[in-house]
Amino acid sequence: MILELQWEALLSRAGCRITEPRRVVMRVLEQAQRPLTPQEILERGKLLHPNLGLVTVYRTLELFESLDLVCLVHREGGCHGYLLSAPGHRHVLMCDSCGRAVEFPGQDDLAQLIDRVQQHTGYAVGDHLLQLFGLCPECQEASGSSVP
Amino acid sequence: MILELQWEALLSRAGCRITEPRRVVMRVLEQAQRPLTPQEILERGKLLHPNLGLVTVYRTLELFESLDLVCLVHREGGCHGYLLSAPGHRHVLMCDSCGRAVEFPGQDDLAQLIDRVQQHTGYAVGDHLLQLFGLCPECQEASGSSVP
DNA sequence: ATTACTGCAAACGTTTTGCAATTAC
DNA sequence: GTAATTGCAAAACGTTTGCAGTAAT
Repeated sequence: MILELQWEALLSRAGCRITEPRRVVMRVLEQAQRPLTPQEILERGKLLHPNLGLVTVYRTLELFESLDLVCLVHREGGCHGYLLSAPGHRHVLMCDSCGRAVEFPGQDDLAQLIDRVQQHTGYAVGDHLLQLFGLCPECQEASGSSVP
Repeated sequence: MILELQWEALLSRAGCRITEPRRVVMRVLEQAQRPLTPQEILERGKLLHPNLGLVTVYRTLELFESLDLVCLVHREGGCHGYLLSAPGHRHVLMCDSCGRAVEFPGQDDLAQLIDRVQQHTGYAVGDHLLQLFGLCPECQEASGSSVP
């Protein structure tokens, strides 16, 4: 609820309009809780708003990303998806099995590592990209009982 | 030199042939020392081997990646490139200004962080993707003297 | 001589652009 | 009423596939 108000206020403040397609994309991302490709967002969005267009999905994601409402998740394979993101929490932990993703802070631990790397390499580290992959609690149970 | 012998031996052992296009792609990556897109590799490679084809670049990169000779570097923007990689060292530190990239190990520091995240979330973390971005020593000097 | 490899052309999927109609403000 | 936004069609882009010719072993 709080989130719903927040993003609408953010858009308004940025001089953007609250439209049905934007509401639909936001609702799809809220319900998914895992990274979705623009195609996937379109498919799910069409169920709520049948004449939603793919171009609008792309433009909405671009807008949401510029407002930090959404973040891009990378995989080794190169495929990537968009995930709803609480601002400030920039690291993603994603389940390899069901795709569910959660975010975690972890600034402090990383600061240590970054310090060490800076000393060893002479680089001045600014930004970083950290994403973890594994099994969520539900999928651990599932694989534990069905595939022992 | 040692690297040169190493990759040729690796290919032979895998039942692959040492061909001119593959030598060219390897030389281009060696000389670049920063992530290059397939297009960029083609352009530079054509200078050494004019009738090099883009398809061959893709297939060569696919092969090199499967042998861990090369790794894929992601950027927030979504663009990505291929970087020559010493096997085992899986983390990339790339200069925002000149693009030069180095690799660093950092397994221990990360293990601590991963432990903490596992306890907090209940996820069983397997793989991870960590990439740092900043300024290399040369670009720090350059920006320090020209743009104070 | 055998068979992996190359390069072209063409297919393919994803992302971007131009524009007239629509809709939020 | 005004201006941002939408959705379509089409263009642009990056990547993959099929296949006949070439080259490494």
